[in-house]
Amino acid sequence: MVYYYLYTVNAHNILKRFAAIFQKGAFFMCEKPKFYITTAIAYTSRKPHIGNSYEIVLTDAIARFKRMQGYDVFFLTGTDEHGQKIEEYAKAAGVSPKEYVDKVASEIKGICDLLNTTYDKFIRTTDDYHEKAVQKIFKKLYEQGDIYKSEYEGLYCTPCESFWTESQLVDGKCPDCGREVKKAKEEAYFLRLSKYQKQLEEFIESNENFIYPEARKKEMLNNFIKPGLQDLCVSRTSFKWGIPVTFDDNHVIYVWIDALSNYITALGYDPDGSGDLYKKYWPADVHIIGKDIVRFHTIYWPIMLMALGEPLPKQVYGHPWLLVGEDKMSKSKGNVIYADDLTEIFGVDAVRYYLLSEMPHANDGSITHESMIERYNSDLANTLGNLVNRTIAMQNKYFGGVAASPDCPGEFDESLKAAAAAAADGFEKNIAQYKMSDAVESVMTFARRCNKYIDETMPWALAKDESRKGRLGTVLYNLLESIRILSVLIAPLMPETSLKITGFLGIEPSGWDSVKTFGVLAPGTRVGEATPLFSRIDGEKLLSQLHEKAEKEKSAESAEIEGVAQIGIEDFMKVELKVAEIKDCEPVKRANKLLKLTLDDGSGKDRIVASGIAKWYSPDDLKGKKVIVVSNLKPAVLCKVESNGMILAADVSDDDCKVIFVDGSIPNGAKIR
RNA sequence: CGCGGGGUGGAGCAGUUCGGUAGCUCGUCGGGCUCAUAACCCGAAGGUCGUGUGGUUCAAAUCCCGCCCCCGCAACCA
Repeated sequence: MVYYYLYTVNAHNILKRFAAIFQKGAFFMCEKPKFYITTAIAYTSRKPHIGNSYEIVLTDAIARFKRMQGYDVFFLTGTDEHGQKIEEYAKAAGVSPKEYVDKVASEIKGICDLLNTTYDKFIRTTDDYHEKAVQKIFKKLYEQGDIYKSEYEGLYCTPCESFWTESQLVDGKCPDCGREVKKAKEEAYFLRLSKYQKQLEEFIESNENFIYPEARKKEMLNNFIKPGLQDLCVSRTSFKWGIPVTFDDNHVIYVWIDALSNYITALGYDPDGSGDLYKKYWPADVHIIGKDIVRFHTIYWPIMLMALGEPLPKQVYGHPWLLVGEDKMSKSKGNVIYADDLTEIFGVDAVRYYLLSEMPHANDGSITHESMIERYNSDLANTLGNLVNRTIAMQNKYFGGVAASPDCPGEFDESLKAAAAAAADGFEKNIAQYKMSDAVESVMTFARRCNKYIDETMPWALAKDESRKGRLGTVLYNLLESIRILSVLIAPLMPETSLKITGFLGIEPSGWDSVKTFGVLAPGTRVGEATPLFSRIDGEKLLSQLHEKAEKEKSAESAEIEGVAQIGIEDFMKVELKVAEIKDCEPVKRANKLLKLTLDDGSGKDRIVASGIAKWYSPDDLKGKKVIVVSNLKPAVLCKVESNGMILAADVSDDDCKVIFVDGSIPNGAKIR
């Protein structure tokens, strides 16, 4: 648009068009389009690692970008603080659940702030207004019949006061305490998903981009929706740390209705009349969430909203995970990386940059100190930082810091300008599809083009010839302008660095639209002194330091690892172990981990055992071998095979397992103790 | 026969919609330059694009078919 006006020569037309712009602009000023974006709320069980922090940085970059584009953005994040697990963690820590979540929530908030994220609101599910609104939502759904009271039939462990499903049982017993469970009924409240199934399916089918990326949509439709939705249990009586059901003292509201509602309660949603924020911002333009909770956000949440008669969010983006090397982060592997440790070494912007550039948009990404150092040095220190530094230095050296007027165009200029336009365009297009690493790459491509421009035009050579001063001024102007454009492009990614650059240039930060015109920087602008934006890091030195530190922590930790609780001989004697021969072995249909073993345990009757070792053993490896079987284990059904016992195997590593074979001379059925 | 995604130089990825000289970043090697943070720029080596020397076509990384392998979701690690 802007170009168009510039090229319109007819004065009358110009006036007319300016009038039109003015009106439009005025309209724009008071009715900026809104954009409501959210992250998932983080569970307050423990301090989040860098993989958990990816989401908020991604969301922040999008939010910042949208603001620059002129949207009226509302960016929500927060914490999910209820549930049995937290009740347990608190108990173990010897504090009240509230004290526990207060501590973790403030840690989480601290990390969001550390990473310089610009959320507009941080909701906690223990916030008073949230609890009240959730209670009202629950009541409303109950009163209109979408939530109904029924009986939850299941297996109950009395000491633990917990219900378990068949598949949750461990050895047919309570997975928590290992004691017997019995069939029992408990009353519970259910949300009628079935009633809205058809409506949901139609919504998903007709809203192309609702579930994004595409692969997630297919997973949801094929795995859950099309086979048929079962009504969802939405209350619990087995723990207390939750929002109470107002009209039934025994029940607390289970996670779904509590946590998902945060997206509307944060805006002041109230079934009896919502506040202005809600009216303004709902429905959400996008929920940014991890791929593990796509199901809750694309099935349960839309159905809740349908039942409430509220509009559905426009889009749910399930982002992939960030892994450490090949592995998931875990404390026992000693490979947990925290945001605060990284920012201490690299700085906040570099960490943001790394997260955003390294994460692919559909597959899991991988984070390592090596790749972090590599990207830091290559992209930030060498390409971007050095470009800014050398440009400002030359401007000071040749022109006392004052930008010349670009009135001496030459070769390479057009190519540079085209690259600037391409960068802005690429950035915008990629970010619209949440292809953040591609968006980042289009910026770096431009920075590289700028470095090349310096070599092409050779300012130091121009400086030696007084007659070419005009050309030198233009070349440097073009570079300063390019850097200005870069400062705008990186603003959503690296806000502090962006400000540093505009500071060097001695200008105010420019808006997004300014990247679309080359030549916004005013000639005569006086640049300041530049200091390196990112100092190069000695990779080897840093890695060896980190390695040393990790080793220390690991040994400190392993010293603390508690041993398994001691048991008396009587406990051990409860377990009956026998030698058995594998007579036959075959894979289990529709299960990729299970093998069905037919054992001769000396009893004269075949014993069928299902074992999750298909990954490491084929049937032929096992036939005829003798193993140790736990023979008094309660039967359990796995993938339609009734398993009577388990065979012993050793965990060799995280991803390997060896069955304990015994000497063939030991008779079948021999007891082991 | 559960559903879906993918296999492209040493690493990470683009290209596949709508067939037409295989591209980018990092790494390696060689050269250039000296404004700059031992940085920057140029060049080179390295890929029969998983496989069947399968089908269609003047032409296949791209379309069709078979097979192998990896990943995600689902169901299972007794």
